Amino acid sequence: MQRTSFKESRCPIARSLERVGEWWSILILREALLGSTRFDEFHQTLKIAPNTLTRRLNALVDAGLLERRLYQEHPPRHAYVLTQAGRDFHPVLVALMTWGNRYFAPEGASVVLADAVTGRRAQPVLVDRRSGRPITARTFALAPGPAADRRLRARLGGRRRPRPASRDSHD
Amino acid sequence: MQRTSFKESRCPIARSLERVGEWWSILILREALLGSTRFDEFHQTLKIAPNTLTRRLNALVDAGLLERRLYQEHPPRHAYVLTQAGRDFHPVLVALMTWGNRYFAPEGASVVLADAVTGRRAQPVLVDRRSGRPITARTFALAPGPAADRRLRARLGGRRRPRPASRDSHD
DNA sequence: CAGTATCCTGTCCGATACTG
DNA sequence: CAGTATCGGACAGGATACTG
Repeated sequence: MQRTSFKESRCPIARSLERVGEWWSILILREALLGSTRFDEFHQTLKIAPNTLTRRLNALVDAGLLERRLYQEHPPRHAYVLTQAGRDFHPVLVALMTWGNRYFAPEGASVVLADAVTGRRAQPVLVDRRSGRPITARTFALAPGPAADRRLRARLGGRRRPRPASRDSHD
Repeated sequence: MQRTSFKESRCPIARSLERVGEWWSILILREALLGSTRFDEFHQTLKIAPNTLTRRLNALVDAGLLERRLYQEHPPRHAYVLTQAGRDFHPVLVALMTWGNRYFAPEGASVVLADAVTGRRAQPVLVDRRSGRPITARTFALAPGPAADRRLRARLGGRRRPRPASRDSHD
């Protein structure tokens, strides 16, 4: 996208994409969540070109997902540590991973999520915190929020329902 | 990315990105989940250039997320309907939306998720289906799966732990 | 209405070389 | 080790015009 028509979009999904819409951004976030903080760690594990890494790192800092922290003065050197917003990107990554494992890993999963204590493999599912009910396209629908404008309200209000799925999505 | 170095990546996240790594792909999927099936519906609601729409639609069909269904013979016209894989992209979209609403919507959320029956606003959280415990970067760690190769196994096995977060991510 | 055909621009990214 | 500088290629996406 020419990154103009979508800037300042009101859609929260588009807004997220404004920050992490590039491949490297997401992969860098993945590494950061795995514990990487140094330029060189990202460079090595991702095999990313250094100039590209600089650019993506700067973008992530600007977007407020990474924080540059000086750990040495001469010459100035920084570590890149996740902010709260960056850490909270975790569920998105897990959802993406789960989906990828399910549909695009014919030989089986190469990375999974395991209980840090028991080591048992997790099965991530999205549920409503309050009711505990699984969130599917059928049981929970998109609706206008407090900040929705008239146009959006109209679209989401009088909209066609998602066609009945034979079986709906979960986890 | 030049879309070459990542092709055939073994990382499930990278693999997902190979299919939906472009903005429009994700936004089209969002529309499809909202019920759109026709070229013109996507065209209008997304305000996307027609040639671009064609390209993205084809890519999504090739990736197995959308299915072209002929609904008229002369001239040939198709509807684009979600496959199971496409429908299962829903949790990713919800995670992305939740994250965007939380951090990038200063004026409040414009789109939220609501219980289809009661209309009550949902709070999506990722939990382990079996134990019901919330999935955070601390409680559940990435681990090598059955199809992991030696390199990956080494990385995930003897890896540094995520630095202790003051408060961890959830929902 | 549902696209296809052309042309063009922006920019993401890679390769490589260089520096304190 | 942690970057910066420069150059070039690929392609996503925009604008617009055209067709059955």
